[in-house]
Amino acid sequence: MHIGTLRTVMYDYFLARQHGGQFIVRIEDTDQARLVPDALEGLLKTFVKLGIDYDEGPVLQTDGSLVEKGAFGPYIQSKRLDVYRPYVEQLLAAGHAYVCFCSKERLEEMREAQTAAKMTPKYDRRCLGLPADEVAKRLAAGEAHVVRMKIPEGTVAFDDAIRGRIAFNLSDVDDQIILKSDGFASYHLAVVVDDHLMQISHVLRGEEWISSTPKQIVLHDMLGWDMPTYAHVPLILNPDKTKLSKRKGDVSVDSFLAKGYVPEALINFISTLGFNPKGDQEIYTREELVKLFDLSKVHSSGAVMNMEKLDWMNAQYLRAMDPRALAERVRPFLEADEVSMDSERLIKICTVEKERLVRLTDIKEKVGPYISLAPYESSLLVWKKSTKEEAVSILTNLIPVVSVLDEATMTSLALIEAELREYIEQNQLQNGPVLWPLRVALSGLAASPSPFELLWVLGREEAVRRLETALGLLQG
RNA sequence: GGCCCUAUCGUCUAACGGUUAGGACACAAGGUUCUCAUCCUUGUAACCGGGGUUCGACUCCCCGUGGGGUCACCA
Repeated sequence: MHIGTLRTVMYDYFLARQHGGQFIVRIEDTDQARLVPDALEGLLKTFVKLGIDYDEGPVLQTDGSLVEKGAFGPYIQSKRLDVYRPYVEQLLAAGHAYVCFCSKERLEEMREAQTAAKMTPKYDRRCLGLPADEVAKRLAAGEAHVVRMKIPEGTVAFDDAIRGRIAFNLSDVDDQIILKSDGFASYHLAVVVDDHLMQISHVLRGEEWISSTPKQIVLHDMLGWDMPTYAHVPLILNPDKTKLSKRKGDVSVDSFLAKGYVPEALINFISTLGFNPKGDQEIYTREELVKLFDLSKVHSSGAVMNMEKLDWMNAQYLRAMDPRALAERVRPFLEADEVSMDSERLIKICTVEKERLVRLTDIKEKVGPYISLAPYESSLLVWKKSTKEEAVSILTNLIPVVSVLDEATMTSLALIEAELREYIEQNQLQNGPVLWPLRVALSGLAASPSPFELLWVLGREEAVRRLETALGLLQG
């Protein structure tokens, strides 16, 4: 699923949930040449990963099989060929469509000539005037053909729920193919038929579809059907303002999830790109968005994806998360790196490190120092305003203090901190000269959580070991 | 090129005729602090141009200009 598709999906979802309507997943796979193996499964899995439920459409079972729910199926267009055929016949019989035998080569040449002549490429209707008996004969002979809709003269217009009225002159519209030579309906016919049959009230889609809307309006007219409400959402842009594309970075929802963005943040971020419910609020729950969503407030101009802001938002969500829940989210990323860790310890690490995480994947580098102490320079142990001698003396005195911290104290971050601060006070010491070497001894790092937190996570025995290591290093 | 969409800080946005043009990200400077992160304070930074309409335009209209989309037996 493309990140832009996710936004459209969320808007569909918000709208449907807000109005008590049905949110439908329909698979538009009428191009056999572009079928990607397992694409459908991947798409449906993404819905599951994001926790987006829909009311009708194909559902992936845990055993990998596909089941459809809803009364208007099948919801996969490649399974609906028989549904479309009668409408093609109807359009043909009414003179709203015609059979075309032109080869792809001829069409290609025609287009090149038109382009060279600075004309807008458009089918020249060579097959429109073909006598009925000739058409019948060639059809009977099994000649390859397509069916085109005969675009009438005049103008059409529709009221876009986001942009207002948009009008087109039909002289600019091509005689669109509605039935391809392989017998599959084209997208244009399929959506019009399906939207009608499936009783679709609202169609939200990307802005790039605006220019194909007149074809669908004409089709609705020809079939005598009412149009659904169309809303064309703005494009999501690359930093250079062009349509967000795969070529300029990975844009699939799955890749964002794999990078450690959580669904809540991704949805919050993408939903408020081109849509702003309140103006000054940044973080919205899904429930809030369902309540506040308003199609008329969706922007009509494209928006660049601000990745720094996504990072910030993701960090906000991670920070707000319960450490226990965070630990569960983070675990798969550790397991992918074959790092195993007991739950209790991981929860503690999440507690002390979560404000340093931007993405879930950041846990990988955070966990290391707790598992094993990396080598470090002894000079690191000396606080900037202190001396090596003082560090030695502080650590020497600290070891027995840490060694006798009792079990009850060790279970509580607050108690550990209170105990150590009391020690500093009673011995009339300063924070810096004590806490710095303690912290470096425990982490081996110039930057890390506080010594109290490290102590809490590491436990007394490991802490004492590391203090002794530090002392050994200094006395080296 | 034709057609269509579009235009507020670098980016995402608020404003729906009257504001010192607000917020967020990013950036910068302080503060808190044993370090980092968090957190707090402050700062730099925008109405594309020109005409109208109006007592008054970021807001409405028109024309430019810029940007984008689309012109397939792809969706």
